Amino acid sequence: MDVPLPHLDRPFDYLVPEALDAEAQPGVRVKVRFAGQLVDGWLLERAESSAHPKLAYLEKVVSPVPVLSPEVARLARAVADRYAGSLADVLRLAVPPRHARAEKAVTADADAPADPDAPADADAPADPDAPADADARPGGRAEVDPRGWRDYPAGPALLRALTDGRPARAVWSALPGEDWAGRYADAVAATVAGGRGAVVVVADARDLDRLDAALTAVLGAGRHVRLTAADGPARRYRAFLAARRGDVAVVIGTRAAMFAPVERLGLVAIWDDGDDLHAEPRAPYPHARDVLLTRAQLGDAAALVGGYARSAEAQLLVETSWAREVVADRAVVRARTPAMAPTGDDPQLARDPGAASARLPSLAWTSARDALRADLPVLVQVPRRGYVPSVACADCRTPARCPHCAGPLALPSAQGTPACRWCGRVAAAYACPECGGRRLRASVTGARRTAEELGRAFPGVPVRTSGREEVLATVPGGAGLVIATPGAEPVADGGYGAVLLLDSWALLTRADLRAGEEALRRWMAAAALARPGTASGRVVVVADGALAPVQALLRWDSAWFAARELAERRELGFPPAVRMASVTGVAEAVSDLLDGARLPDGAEVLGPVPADEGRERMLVRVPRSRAAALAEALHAAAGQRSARKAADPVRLQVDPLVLF
DNA sequence: ATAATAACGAGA
DNA sequence: CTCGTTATTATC
Repeated sequence: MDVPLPHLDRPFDYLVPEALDAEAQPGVRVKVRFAGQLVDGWLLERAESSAHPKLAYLEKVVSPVPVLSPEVARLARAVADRYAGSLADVLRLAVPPRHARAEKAVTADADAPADPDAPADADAPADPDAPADADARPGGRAEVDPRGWRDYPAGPALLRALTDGRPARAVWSALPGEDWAGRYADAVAATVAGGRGAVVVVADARDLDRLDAALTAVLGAGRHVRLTAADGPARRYRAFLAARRGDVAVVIGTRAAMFAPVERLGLVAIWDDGDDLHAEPRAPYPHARDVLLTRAQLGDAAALVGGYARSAEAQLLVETSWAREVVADRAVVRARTPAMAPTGDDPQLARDPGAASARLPSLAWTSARDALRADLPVLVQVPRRGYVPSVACADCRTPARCPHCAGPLALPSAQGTPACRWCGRVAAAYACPECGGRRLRASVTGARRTAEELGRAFPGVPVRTSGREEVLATVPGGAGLVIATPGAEPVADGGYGAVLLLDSWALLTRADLRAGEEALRRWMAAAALARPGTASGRVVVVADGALAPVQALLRWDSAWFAARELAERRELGFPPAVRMASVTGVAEAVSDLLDGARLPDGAEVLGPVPADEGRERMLVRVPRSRAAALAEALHAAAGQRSARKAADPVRLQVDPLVLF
């Protein structure tokens, strides 16, 4: 039943009229009369009998296409249970809205007997060079080139397992400069060679384009579809149908693809699982990593969780032996890692006048200058506005620094006393060293401003920016400056001669449990684009080299950092070491729900903390062993409330991304 | 939303 | 104890 009310989150029985008998197959959309009105629903299964005494008839079969596959139906139920949500909510995410025209096109395509193997995506050009279909069909024996994975001792074995159809589970730490899309294409090809299908999820459109190109290169055109909300309803539905009908065995996409129906699923993969775009913002807020891993577990499929940086969640998979790590030997890591150096934020000390005018630390400035002289591009990563801003003199705009350690000052509130973000000392009687001003204002130098300043510091060098408004996918290999916000760094032809990570404290000091992990993830993503090896690329991070995330970057060892991070979360009792759920709403509603919930033994209730719009938020924490019981209890309590039509809505989130 | 069902209270 | 009215609850 396509109603989100938690107390109606169960199947209902209906009679099937004679006329609909043929079309009424499991997985089709239907309309039924429910409580006097017509509602949408899903036909989950046909049964001979019902315990219910008086049944109504099915009103209508919306479309005879069984869009909900049994595998996805089972997955959706499991995801709803994990996230204390309703099946209907998950199915809304799992099956894209019907697009009648697209459905007609795909169905007609298939009914044309002349060309039954035509790719369903009519926009994909026919490729005469594509490998013969027989090569990669079920039972085919296409050879997969394992050479791309040879830098990782466990890599070739992983590919063999995929081809043999064994449910291998891997947490992969990519080397700097790695062509991750190529490696994912290898893994998909290995799976397809074994006669099974794959689902790959990436965070954004740029990563998707890259993976798309890599897959086309390895598999040929028309062997996979992309499934992403950004492609529009018609294309999305067409891709969905192509997968559902088994026209293609491989689906790639953004998180919209995590539920993609694939026959004989052999591999689920996610790239850069730490990116918060993988978290679905609609109820019940499932995370692509979790959905895919649940899928692997339920369907005996292999799982690949990869990134330059490792998330605490991925570390947990390794430490619980759910997955094996696929990493390069330290010697290989050392050989591939570009030269990295931390530097203090000391523009005043720079002797070069150019560095001072660009407000760059001298090491950053000389690294950029050297790369440009060698006719190589330079990447400058600057945090986006909106992060906890820095503080500058309100009169002359000189950044306010701690008189003791030169760390950045921050204002805890508009009227508060400035304090150092590094050493924590309060700078009560702050006076600007430049002009003596005593008033401070919050500021982060944005990408545009940085671009202007760098352009002046390096006259005659082309400057490009990549950020929110316009994201560049690639830049040419010659001398040039590229200013990018985190996540928008273009790939440079041949790699960058220098990568400068500026204003790093803005990333590190975010009031977020994951600040360190997130900073490392973004730095590694940028550093990975430098020319590999100590001889060519140079990465300069403007941060205290003693900080753990900086150490992890310098050594290219995010596994070490993730283990540390996970140990700390165990100590503090934070996810993923424990299961946490948040209950958000107006105060009475939150306490009403929690009062009615039969929480499992050992559940800890924390809060309340104020949330936006006058609502408040409570957190419930249980050991991971009680996770299922917690979700069930909260869902049941929400059901009681909706059954008695409680007015104020309450939002349930299991493992919410943002905890504070 | 609406129909069934339970609960309740007044009058026989 | 029955009938008529009102609150409650399930909704095939």
